[in-house]
Amino acid sequence: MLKISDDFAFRGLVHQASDEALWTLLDEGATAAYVGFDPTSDSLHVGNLLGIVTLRRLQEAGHRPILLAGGGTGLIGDPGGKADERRLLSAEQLAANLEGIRAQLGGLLDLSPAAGKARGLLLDNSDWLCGYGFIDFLRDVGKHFTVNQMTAKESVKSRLERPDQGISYTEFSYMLLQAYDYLYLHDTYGCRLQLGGSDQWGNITMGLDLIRKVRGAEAFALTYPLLLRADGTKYGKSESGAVWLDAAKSSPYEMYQFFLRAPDDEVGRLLRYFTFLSHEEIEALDVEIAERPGQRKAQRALAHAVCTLVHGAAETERASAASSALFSEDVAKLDEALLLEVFADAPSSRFARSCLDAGGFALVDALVSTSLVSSKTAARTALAQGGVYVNNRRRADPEACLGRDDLLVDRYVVLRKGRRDYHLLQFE
RNA sequence: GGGUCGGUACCCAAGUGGCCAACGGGGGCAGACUGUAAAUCUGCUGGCUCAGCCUUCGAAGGUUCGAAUCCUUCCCGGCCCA
Repeated sequence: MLKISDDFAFRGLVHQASDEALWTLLDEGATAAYVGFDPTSDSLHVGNLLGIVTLRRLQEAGHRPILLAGGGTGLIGDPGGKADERRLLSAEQLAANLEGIRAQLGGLLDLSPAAGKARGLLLDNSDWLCGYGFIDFLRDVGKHFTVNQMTAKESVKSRLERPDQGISYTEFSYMLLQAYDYLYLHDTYGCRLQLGGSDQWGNITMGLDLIRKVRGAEAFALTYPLLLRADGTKYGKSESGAVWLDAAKSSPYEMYQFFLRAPDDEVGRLLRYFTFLSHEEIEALDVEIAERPGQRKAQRALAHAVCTLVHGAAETERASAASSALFSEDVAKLDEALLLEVFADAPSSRFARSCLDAGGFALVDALVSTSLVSSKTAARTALAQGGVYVNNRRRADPEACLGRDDLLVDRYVVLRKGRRDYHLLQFE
């Protein structure tokens, strides 16, 4: 049986680990491990996926995975994050978000009682943070940390050094709350490992310190490399925003496409992080990408694996079929059944047939109402630059209109902006 | 509380009475080249009833023929002092 330590090493999941003894615990013992996230929406997104998939690896080895929603800390804001002030989530909103997340988490981690000790949990730290008195908290937790060590943390230091901004006391306190979370989970669930992106290292080690000081017990920290995009923002955002795990927010097709477009020099890393393919399979794909990059077998395997994990095999097949039809076949030649099949997962919308009468449906308006572009000005720009295609044929006239002549099988129009954004218009 | 410096478009950052919808860089979008990749090159990047018009330079007022630029008050941040 593959040891966790070897598997994690192979997958490059280890950025920093607090102590070598962690590996003995993971390889031979059983513990609980947790990852925190912000419950700001009723769905998780690709950015949350790495932590969850990593938890699943642990669960498969018999450990208990805990996903911790920062319902309490989310009101505070991690100083390492961006500048915008976080808004307060209402209790109802938070509850609704957690419900949505719990539903989708079921497919990723085993949350059923049948899993026994390794049963996955979804918890919310507002349960224990919101009722905690300020004075009590200062005595119980604040007492154990010096401002000196707190200001030495990278997340705080960078804010302190910025000439144009400071850090509020509230945000400064964030790390104490996170440290307390860890202590609470340690006491309540015997949790001895906190996982996170490498930017969480400082926060996680605060928890270790607290547990050692207060309980005299040893707990561990493990960070994985932070996935970043070219612009330095966190991974998991497509041009149109986050790629959600909820099929209603991001279709399986979108997710499939997102991973299919992984750059060559990243795809190996992503396969290791996100899939459960064997080491041999992954190494074979490394060879493929090195020798026949144009085939993009690794990207296909990645998209297929992640999409299946999140949406299941059937949806993945549709997404994959839609992708190949859209990008390799002549859309105008597809019959109705295939056309609908292809667009089942791709964005589409309906319009009244009468839109096409009297001069037709201005392309500019069509682009805006399908959200392919954000404004008429942007639509005109796209048109003028040759970035708009009707049924895969370029239309460069800013005044162009859709008419009955453009209909495929008498009711559809495939509108495309740029290389890869498609939208199906249905007229009835 | 006092002094001082600052708040410009997605981000960074010029501009300090008209030539400013606002230099430059990043990011983003489109095009060419490709493999729905990367790199590179080119164009675009407030909105609209688009050769013109409208709304933007922390907020609200004011001065002026005319303000992002000057004045007043307020809000927010840095630094120094109490």
